[in-house]
Amino acid sequence: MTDRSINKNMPRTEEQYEEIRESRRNMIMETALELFAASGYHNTSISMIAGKAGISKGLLYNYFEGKEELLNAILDKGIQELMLFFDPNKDGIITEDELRYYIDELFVILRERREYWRLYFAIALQPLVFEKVYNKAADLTRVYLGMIIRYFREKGFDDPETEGILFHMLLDGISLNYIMGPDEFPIEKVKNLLYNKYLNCKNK
Amino acid sequence: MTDRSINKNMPRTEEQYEEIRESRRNMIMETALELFAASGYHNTSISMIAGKAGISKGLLYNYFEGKEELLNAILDKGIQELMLFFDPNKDGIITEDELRYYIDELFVILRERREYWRLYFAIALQPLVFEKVYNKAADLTRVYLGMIIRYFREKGFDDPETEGILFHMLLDGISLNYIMGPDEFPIEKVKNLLYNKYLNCKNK
Amino acid sequence: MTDRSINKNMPRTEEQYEEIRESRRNMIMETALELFAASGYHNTSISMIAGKAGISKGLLYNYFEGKEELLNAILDKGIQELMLFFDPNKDGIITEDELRYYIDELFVILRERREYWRLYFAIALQPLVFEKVYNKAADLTRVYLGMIIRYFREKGFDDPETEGILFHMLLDGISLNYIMGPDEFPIEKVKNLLYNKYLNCKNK
Amino acid sequence: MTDRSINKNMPRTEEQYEEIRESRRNMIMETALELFAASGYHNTSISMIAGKAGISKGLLYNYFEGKEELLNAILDKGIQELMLFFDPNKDGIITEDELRYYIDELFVILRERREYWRLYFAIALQPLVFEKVYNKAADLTRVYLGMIIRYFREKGFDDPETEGILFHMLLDGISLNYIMGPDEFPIEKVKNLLYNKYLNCKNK
DNA sequence: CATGAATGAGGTTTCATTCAT
DNA sequence: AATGAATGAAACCTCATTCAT
Repeated sequence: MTDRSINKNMPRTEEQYEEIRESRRNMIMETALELFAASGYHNTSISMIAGKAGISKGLLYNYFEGKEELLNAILDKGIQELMLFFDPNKDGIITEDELRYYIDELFVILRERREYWRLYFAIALQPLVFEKVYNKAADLTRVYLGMIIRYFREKGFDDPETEGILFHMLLDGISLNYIMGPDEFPIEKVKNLLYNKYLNCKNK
Repeated sequence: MTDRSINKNMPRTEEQYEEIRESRRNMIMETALELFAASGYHNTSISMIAGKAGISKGLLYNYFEGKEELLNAILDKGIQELMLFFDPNKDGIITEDELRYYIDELFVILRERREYWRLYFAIALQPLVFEKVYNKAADLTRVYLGMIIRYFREKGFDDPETEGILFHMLLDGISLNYIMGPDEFPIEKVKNLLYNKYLNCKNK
Repeated sequence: MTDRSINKNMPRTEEQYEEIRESRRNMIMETALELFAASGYHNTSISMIAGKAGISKGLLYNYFEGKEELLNAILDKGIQELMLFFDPNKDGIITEDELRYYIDELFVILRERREYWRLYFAIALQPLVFEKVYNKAADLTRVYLGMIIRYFREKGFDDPETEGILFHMLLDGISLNYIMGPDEFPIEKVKNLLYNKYLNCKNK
Repeated sequence: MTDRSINKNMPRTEEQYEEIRESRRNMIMETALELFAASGYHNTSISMIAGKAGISKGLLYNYFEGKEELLNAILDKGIQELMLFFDPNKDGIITEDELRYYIDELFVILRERREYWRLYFAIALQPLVFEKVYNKAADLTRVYLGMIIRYFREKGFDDPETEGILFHMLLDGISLNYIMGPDEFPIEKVKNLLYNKYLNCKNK
């Protein structure tokens, strides 16, 4: 920046390189996610990704060790973004307001990252390969399920554990249908019914 | 079989040939399903399938036009089996008993054909390629959803349509978790909670 | 560039630059030799060399035109070092003492530059590519062989030419085994046997 | 052959397939050996091998798991051929006649399989990679060295162990020079000197 | 002088599919 | 009906080298 701005023949600074790398990396990941989601992981070739990203195949390998690592990076990033959203105050307790907020945000996330989540489901169902990422999500699920069960217990539900599991599965099913289903998904109606069933409720 | 023991060159009847073809076809499909479910569609080669089925690659192409047709046949068959099970008397109406039976049978099916359904979900989430099969399943879903909604309407639920959709999604979520999840899935508890929520209910 | 001469940027003298270049060049060559010897020429990438040498890939190309030239430089340097050692007084005659000295030094060289010689042998056996270097070594061999033969002739051996060739080949074989072989090579015993066979001898 | 000659639409018999595979495999190995020896292992691509062999790249992988396995197969075969030649009567003892025979045969082998042995030396000097084959050769060397030492001991040499090692190294050196060197190698002279030094000898 | 992002040609490998037998 | 050798297109990946900065 200082001396370097005077002499153009200096190499880039570390920060400049870091910046280039970071933005390129993100660009590649976004491009790959679009293609993975549009055509599936196995049907998307490195050539396609590089082509759509406007870079050479070789460069892609400068940023990711291989196709699988690229996918892992994409999935990790999605999980991390999701983690930021859960239980923001990190007290491990979910209140009624927080649950409403959570339900609202779930639909926001699903809408905004629909492609990501379609990919995630598709990958998660591929056997054998992506246990690492799957385990990460499983960790997240466990924590979140614990909080949900606690919520149901304090709300006085008869069998808070099963109820929590059922609630969790319901959200899975909603997510799945929202992601795969037609565009005329009745978001508002579903949301209201969730409110009625699990919020403001004087017990079950 | 018997005739053949007398004169080796006794030609098989048309039906015998047809029978042999049919059973061999099924055998190939079962073998392929196992491998697809164990390793994923793209990671399973025709060689592997033929090898495990004990036949040559060439012969496999005598039974299926290609890998994709083989997959389609597997998925079609699964859907057809499922169709046989839904609303057996074809009156389009579901009673409380039938719903209980349906819930019970759902778990039986999931358990017995777990691999098939994992494959089905994984494939269904692969974009672009398998719209045909997906549409078939969608037809099934529509019919079944109509019956569910009618059931909820007659049970006096406030918003039977949304309730039906939610119920459908819940079953999807349960199926998904049952298929993917650990073996200690609390089947009985979930079943009971479903009974309590949707059967014997004095309205919502 | 010139402005830099005013303050702390006092330019280095030509000689200083040359010195820096020379030492850096040597450093790169040593680094490359280690890696070539450890992993083979083809399995060692420019990236690896630059990385281990602590410089950028680009800079390496400032010192060497390419990978092959780098290798040639390494081999040339080794040959040159070797030339310095042979027949230091350049009288073309080898005495008994000089031969003893030569045998001793051979083992010293092999020990100290074992990696270089392993590389050299490996490269020399790669056909087609490195004839230039091979020819250089061949020159050296010819001169040295002439001196050996003369030595054997003066010692009164029956067939000094063949005996010289055999002696040369024996040293090749010893070198090869020393370089490739296990660490428990019986240096002293071999040396003594060489002494007995070719020194102090009352003819054959 | 029998019934099959009548009906042309029968698949080949197992023996026919085995025959095809065996000859193809050998043909590929010979082709690859020529190219490896002519251009070096790393400079020879699968494409080149397949092209020269007149087959598709894919077929080559039907016969060898990869380039390295192809090389291993070539080296193994060479070692095996060599093993057949050593100590044919397997009594573990080498007589004077056998040693003469051995020296003679060594040159025959070197002449006939010169390319193979050049490749073998080049490979053996490649670090890290081909230890398996190298170890096989080491086994062979150990056995053979033991027999040589025993021979020298019975001939009354002073230090039969070192003498044996030296003899072994001499043969290595001769082989190396014969393989790499010019075509005017003085085979007969070298052979005679070997005879004089190590055969018919009344002690050292 | 110095950097490392970027290229692109070329390498190895896979596998659905065909076909002579 | 049955075989498996053979194909070839396309995949993934590597890396020597260039070049804007």
